[in-house]
Amino acid sequence: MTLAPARRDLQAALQDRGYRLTGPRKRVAEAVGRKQEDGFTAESLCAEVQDTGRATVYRTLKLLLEAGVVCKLPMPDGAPRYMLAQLEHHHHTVCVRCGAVGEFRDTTVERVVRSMGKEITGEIVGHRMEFYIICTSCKAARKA
Amino acid sequence: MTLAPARRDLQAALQDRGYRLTGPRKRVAEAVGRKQEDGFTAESLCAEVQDTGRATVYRTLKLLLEAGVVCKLPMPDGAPRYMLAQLEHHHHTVCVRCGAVGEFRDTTVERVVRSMGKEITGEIVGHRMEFYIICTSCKAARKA
DNA sequence: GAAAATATGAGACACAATATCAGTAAGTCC
DNA sequence: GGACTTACTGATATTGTGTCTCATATTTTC
Ligand SMILES: [Zn+2]
Ligand SMILES: [Zn+2]
Ligand SMILES: [Zn+2]
Ligand SMILES: [Zn+2]
Repeated sequence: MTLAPARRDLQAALQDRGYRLTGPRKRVAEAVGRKQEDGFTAESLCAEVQDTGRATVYRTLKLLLEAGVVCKLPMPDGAPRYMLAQLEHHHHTVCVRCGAVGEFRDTTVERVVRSMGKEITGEIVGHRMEFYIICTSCKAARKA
Repeated sequence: MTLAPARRDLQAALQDRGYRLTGPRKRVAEAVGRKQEDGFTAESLCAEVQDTGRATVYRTLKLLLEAGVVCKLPMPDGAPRYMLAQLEHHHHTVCVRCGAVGEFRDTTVERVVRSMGKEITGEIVGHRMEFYIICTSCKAARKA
């Protein structure tokens, strides 16, 4: 196993859930695996993966999302960005200019979640927290 | 001023920002004001406000959003929900079944934001935190 | 009231994403 | 391998949310 633990085998993730490991799915998974650092949009993925229908790309992306190996970030404006998940449970920073995505874990956030659980009427089934930022390279580019 | 402090005058909010207070905008603002408790979708608002074009409803909604008197919540699946803002700065709970929206304030969340500001490279321009819940009425309905 | 600025709305458009469904490819059992 | 069952694929149509256009209408200012 030469792969870093954070970069799980996307293909295996599909197989483990009882999905067939087909050619198109392999191609999508490979393309996602290549985008390790940056986030990407579903459409950019469609453009990148050759010989594969748009519907299949979207469907595979959804499977990977369910399997927890990619994350989906709603953007305040425009298409959501996807990203290969690196950490088990985490939250995100997104640059509102270039879409670069970062992950972080913060125990304080999870503490908030637990304490809110007592105050909120109803059952908490999920939570999300995002920081919208202007990343350093975008900031530098803006000055020029 | 018989209005509750949390329920700001939507019309005044538009006027304060230098926008003309026109008939269509009044109608949209009124309709939004009526939806105090629940969230709503942009399309449902279009259907509700008579004698007003869809484009104008969307435009007015955007103005109210900029003015900070309504909030927009991306849903994990489907159309974003809008809601009349009650608190100055706040976060949301959303029922994933019926879409009911609640607001809450938590100083801990804001403390997280400040502490993350030091750790994150780049300028934080916004943040969001949401709890996805199954509300008590949906839970009760499910048992039946 | 005339002129300038702004707002409106019908309809076209853009875009993301899903639904349809005939055709194809995997897995299964013999 | 061959017959069968089940799952997957992808071209296309459709939906849904939101924006753009631009001719017309309304406000505001003078
Ligand atoms: Zn992530
Ligand atoms: Zn968390
Ligand atoms: Zn709100
Ligand atoms: Zn509910």
